[in-house]
Amino acid sequence: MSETKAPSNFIRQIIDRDLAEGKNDGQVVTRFPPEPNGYLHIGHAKSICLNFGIAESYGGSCNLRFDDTNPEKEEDEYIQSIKQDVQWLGFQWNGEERFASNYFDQLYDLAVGLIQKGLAYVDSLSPTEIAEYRGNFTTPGKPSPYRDRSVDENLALFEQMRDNKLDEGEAVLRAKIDMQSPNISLRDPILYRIRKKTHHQTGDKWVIYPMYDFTHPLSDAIEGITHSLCTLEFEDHRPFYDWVVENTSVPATPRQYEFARLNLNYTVTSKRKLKQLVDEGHVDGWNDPRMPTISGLRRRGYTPTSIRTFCESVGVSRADSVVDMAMLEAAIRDDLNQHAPRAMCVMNPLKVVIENWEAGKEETLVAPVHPQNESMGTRHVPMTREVYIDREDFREEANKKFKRLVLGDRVRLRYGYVVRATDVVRDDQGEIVEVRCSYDPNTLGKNPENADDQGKMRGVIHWVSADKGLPCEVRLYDRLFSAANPDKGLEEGQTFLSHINPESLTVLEDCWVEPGLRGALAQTRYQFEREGYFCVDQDSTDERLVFNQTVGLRESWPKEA
RNA sequence: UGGGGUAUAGCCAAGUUGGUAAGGCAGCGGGUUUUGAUCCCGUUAUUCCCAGGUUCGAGUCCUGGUACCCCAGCCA
Repeated sequence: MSETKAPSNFIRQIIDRDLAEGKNDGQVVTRFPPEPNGYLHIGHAKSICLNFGIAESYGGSCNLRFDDTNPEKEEDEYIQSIKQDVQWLGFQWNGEERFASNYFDQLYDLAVGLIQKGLAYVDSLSPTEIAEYRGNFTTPGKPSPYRDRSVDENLALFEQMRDNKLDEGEAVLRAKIDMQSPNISLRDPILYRIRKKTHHQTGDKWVIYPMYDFTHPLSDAIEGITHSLCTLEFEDHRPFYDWVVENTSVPATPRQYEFARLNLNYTVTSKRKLKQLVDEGHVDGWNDPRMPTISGLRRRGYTPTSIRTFCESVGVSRADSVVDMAMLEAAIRDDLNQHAPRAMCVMNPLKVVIENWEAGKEETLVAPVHPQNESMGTRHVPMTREVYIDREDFREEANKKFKRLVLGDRVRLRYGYVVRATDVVRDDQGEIVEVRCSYDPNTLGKNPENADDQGKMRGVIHWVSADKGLPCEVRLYDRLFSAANPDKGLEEGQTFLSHINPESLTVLEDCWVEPGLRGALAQTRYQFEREGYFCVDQDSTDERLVFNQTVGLRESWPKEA
C-alpha cells in the first residue's frame, strides 16, 4: 500500500503558507454552506470533499451550515436530504449543523452598527429604480436620493422595516460604498430586504432577511472559519466580503478563496436545471438513477468511495473545465471491480437445451464469489438440462473473432461444462427460439481433450438455469443528454431540454439471474459477469428483483467480429 | 463596452526560487486469464494560447496580442 500523498492544489498551498506564517493560531476551519433549495449533486460533492478533506488532513474541522437567507426557495425536505447525502459520503461535520438563520439577531445588530457608523442607509427607491441607478458595465452608478439620510432617520426606518411597518419592495438597507466602482458588486450592495414569508427555521419572527453577501462573511467570522472556499462566480464579491468583516465587530478574519466549479459532460449540474427536470417530469425524481445528484448516483449504485476518489482525481484549480464522464465511470468501476460479488444474469434470454443431459437432473456447480479474492468465498450455481444464454452470445455462423457460441462449435458455460451447438429451433416467423446443444461431461474444471479437432472452443459465456433461475427486471441507463454540452448548439426556441436523450432508460422485463440472489436487499451491488455492475433498486420486492445498471464493463473487442 | 478571471496532450491536472514537461482518464500495441473484464508490460506534448524580447538556458521573467468564463437579482 503506497502512502496516499495529499494532492497538491493552490488552496492547500495557501493553507501551508498560512500555517508556516502562524496565522489563525495554526487552526484550519472550513465549512460546507449549501442553500437548502434543492438536492445535492456531483458538483457539491467536489466542494464537500474539498472542505471536509482539507479539514481532515490538517487536523481541523468543517462545519455544515445551511445558507438559509431566502425563505422563498427553501424547504425542510432539502435540509434532510443534504444531511443524509453528506453523511452517506462519509463525512461528519463539527458539532450540530448550523444555520445562517441562527445568527439573524447578531446580523441585525451588526447592521445597526453599520448604520451608526454611517456605512449603511435605508433606500426607498423601487426595485427598478435601484437597477437604473446602479448603472451598467460601461456607465457608473449614481447615488440614490436617499443615500444621505441621517443616522437617526436610517435607524428609525430600519426599525420600521424590521417591525413590519413597510411593504415588500418599499425599502432596503444598503451598504454605503461606491456607486462609481467598476466592480458592480460594490455599488452600494443591498444588505437587507423585506420578505413577508414564513421561514422554515425562524417562522414568522422576521419580515426582513439579510442578503447572502452580508450574511456569508459574518457567519464565517462568527463560526471562526479560517478558509472560506467558494466557486469562481463569487470572486467579484470578495472585496465586499472583506469590507463586511473589516467594518463590523466580529471575532475573526476569515478569508475567501475561489475554485472552479465542476462540470461534467453529457449532463447538467445546475440546481435550477435539475429542479426543472424533476418538476416537469423528465425524470423520476431527484433520485432518478440518471440524475447527477448524490441521491441519484446512490440509487444508481455508485459508492461513496468512488465519488470521493473521483473528486480527488479531478483536482482543484481555477480553470473552467468540463470533466469527461468516463472519469466518473472509471472511479466506480475501480471500486466495484475490487469489491462487488460476481453473479450471472441473462438479460435477453435464449433457451438452450442440452440434449444429452438427463431430464430432471440438477447439479450444483461451485463458483468463486470473486475471481481475484478468495476470502469472499464461493457460491453455488445450479445446472440443469435447460438454461438461458444471451441472444447476443449465439450466432449461426461467425468469423474467428466471435468468441461465443456458434452453430457447430463449442463454448464453455462459465463455471460449468463445454457445450456444442448442434441445432436450432425456429418459430413460425423463422426466428430462433431455442438452441440444441450437447455437453461434454469431462470438461468440468478442465479443457476438452480434443480441443483441435471438431472445431475449437471459442470462449466462455454466462448462463442461468431455466428451471432454477430467478426472473427479474433490469433497468439499463444511457446518458441523460445526447449532447456533450446540453447548453450549446441550441436553435431558436430550444433549451437544454431539447438535448434530452429519449433512450436514456431501457427496461428489460424478462431477465434471469442465478438463484443465489434471492432476497437481495436494495442497494446491494453485483458484477453481472461479462455485462457490468448492477445494484438492487428500491423498487425490488421479494417476488421480483429489480436491478439498476450502474455502469457497463469496459469493452474492447474487434469491431468486425 | 468597464471590472474580475483562466489558457500545459482528446479530457482533468502537477509543474513555487528560470535548469531541460508528473500523474489520472481516454486511446493504441503486447502478455496472462474459465468475464472480450481485471491484472501486467510498453506506447501517447522536442513542447506549454499566439508573437516578439531578456537569458548559457523560459511552461515559468518582460512586452504586445488572441480566445474563453464570470459580474448589471430586493437569488445563492
